[in-house]
Amino acid sequence: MPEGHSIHRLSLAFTELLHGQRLEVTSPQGRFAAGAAVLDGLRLVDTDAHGKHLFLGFARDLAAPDVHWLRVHLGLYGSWTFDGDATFQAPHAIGAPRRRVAEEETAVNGASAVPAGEWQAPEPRGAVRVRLLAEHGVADLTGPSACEVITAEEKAAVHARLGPDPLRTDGDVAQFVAGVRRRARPVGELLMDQSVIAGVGNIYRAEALYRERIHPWRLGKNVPPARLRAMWADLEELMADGVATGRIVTTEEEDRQEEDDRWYVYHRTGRPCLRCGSRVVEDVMAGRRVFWCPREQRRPPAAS
DNA sequence: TTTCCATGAGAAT
DNA sequence: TTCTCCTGGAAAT
Repeated sequence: MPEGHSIHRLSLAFTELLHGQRLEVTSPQGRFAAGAAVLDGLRLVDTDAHGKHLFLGFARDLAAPDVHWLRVHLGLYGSWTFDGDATFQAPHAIGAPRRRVAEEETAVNGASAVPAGEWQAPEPRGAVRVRLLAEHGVADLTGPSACEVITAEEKAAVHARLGPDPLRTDGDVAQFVAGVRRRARPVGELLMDQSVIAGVGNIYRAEALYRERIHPWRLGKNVPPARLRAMWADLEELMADGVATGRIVTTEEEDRQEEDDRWYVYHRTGRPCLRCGSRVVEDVMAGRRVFWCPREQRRPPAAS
């Protein structure tokens, strides 16, 4: 469920909390026992994020040439949960939007008041695929759709098949525009294609289309390049805000009628559009629900 | 207690 | 296009 902003936020969190530290790597659940054995006792020497993929680099020391990369994709349900002593300042949990946990990211975790030296790692909660244990804290991973140890070459191959990421400094808007314009597929479908644009998920998809007034079924090749460039710039801002806050908020303040009006159309079927009052509608596109305002986002003429 | 559903994506048909 | 996998909270029974 987490979209790209959560992954970049995680990347930052791992850097801040664990960079350079030697980690005890285990798989309490057992399903990652072999991979954990490879990483156990190494140091976290690098972190990276591209789209919804998180990469944690492990090596003997910071200068070691051979880095083992842990690639994690949270899929629909994965999440990381942190715990630690007073020196281990981390969001309580990041990942899947458990209503209480990830979305609000309650500032301080329960153990953060524990003085350094008195903290002990809690028992793993649920099916923990990987536990990264350091002196002052722990990170537990549950429910990932991908969790594997790969080489630098294999990591490069992952980057190669992913499209530009609005949150990365190497994100290339021209590549995004070309990727959409090249295809005779609905633009709403292309926004979910990680080879076209990496990191966008169902919420950012629906909201970006709304904010740019584009009907989800409009064909990519028929969306003017200027509109796509504007959408990219919009996503850069929206997603950066998501990284900073840990929440997806796409509504402008003047459009919020209630405190929790975070989105314009996502999961608002049947409710009035915050700008025009029309009822928001939904349909299924490539197996995922897609939402839009039938007035703000006009269905294009046939075959466009 | 069971079923449903979710901010995903790869494989199978 | 449909199936499948991973988890856990909410909704339905």
